[in-house]
Amino acid sequence: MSLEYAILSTLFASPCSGYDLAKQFDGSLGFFWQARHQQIYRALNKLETQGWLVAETIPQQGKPSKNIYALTAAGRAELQAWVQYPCEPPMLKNELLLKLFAGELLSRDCAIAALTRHRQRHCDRLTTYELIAQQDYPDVAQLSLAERMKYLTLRNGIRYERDRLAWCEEAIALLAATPDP
Amino acid sequence: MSLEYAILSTLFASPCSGYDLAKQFDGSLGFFWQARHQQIYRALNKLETQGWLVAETIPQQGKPSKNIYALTAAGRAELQAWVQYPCEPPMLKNELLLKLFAGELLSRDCAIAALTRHRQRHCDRLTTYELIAQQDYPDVAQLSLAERMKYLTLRNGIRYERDRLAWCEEAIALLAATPDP
DNA sequence: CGACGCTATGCAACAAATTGCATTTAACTC
DNA sequence: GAGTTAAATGCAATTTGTTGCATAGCGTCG
Repeated sequence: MSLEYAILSTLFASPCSGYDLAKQFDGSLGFFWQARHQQIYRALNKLETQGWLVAETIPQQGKPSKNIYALTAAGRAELQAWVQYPCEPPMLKNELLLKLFAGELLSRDCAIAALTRHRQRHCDRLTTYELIAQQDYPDVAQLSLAERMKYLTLRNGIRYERDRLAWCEEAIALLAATPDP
Repeated sequence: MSLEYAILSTLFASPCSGYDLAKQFDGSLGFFWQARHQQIYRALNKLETQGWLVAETIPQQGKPSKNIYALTAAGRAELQAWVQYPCEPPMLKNELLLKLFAGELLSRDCAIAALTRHRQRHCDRLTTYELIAQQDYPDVAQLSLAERMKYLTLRNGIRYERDRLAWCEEAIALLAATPDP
């Protein structure tokens, strides 16, 4: 369900094509919701059939013509209802934890190598997020309510990556400090 | 794919039935990988066809007979290869963040109510995890390597929930402190 | 006694997501 | 001149996950 609403909410901000949407999902939207273009085009068709958005076909020279989608009143109402509807925090699915849980089959070196890789990924993501925070939100006190909400999604990412980073380091230290049996 | 390996790894620890596996997924395994019984039985059939595990049917009086599954040598080898194979940290999918990102459509009260709910959920989970830590891992220094790896999955959960909790509180505070426009 | 929960399995339908492939034309690079 | 990237769309097949249902006997609680 959420994919549909992610699309509606992006189109609410400004009407655009499936291709543009895909780029949004590659960018900041993708930090907390991912989708590839195949999924997006399929969802757009469904949403159009439901009457929550309308398409306007714009012919272009050279390139294939594009469909610009915009919310209808019904779509807007639907989105409005959805944002207010209570939701639950998601459950995690984490492959690395699954591997650590297997325990007996994993060597110390192998585990530390995997943790180091993860550490690096989180570090990279954190750098990205912090750069965005610096550029887009230099002064939090000046932000409007809606802007603060958007800022909080970024804060979420920053906290999350920092915490993952710290866990990786804690984990590496704990495994490294294990006395040889 | 990971579901299959989660099953293999549980069966590696000790052979059991589909029903028992489902209970594992309801318990601590479920903290980082979820599956319901329908999915588990489907996967078990697939894994048996692939020759990674064998079933032994045990008739029981009163209850339906159960199939006890155990790893084959091939299954064990497969699992061993998998734990060593590098993996990436998962991407988040978070509905609440999607709603905050919609921003303009969400009222302050509504956002704070949602955040408060989330705060409560994370608080509950944290309590559960900390209880398990206390009971099952009273003395970390005494743990073997494999035990430490399992312990780290719990530490991951504890850190995670604490951090989510802190974010919720930070978010509530930031929204509450927004001056009326 | 009847309702419910537990043990134990599984099918069928559906929804969500991934993977692979395919088209068209311009612009750029090697 | 050949190959790649980018814009722009989409189908088909498969995998993964959810929802709903069905069976069947035993124990327990009110």
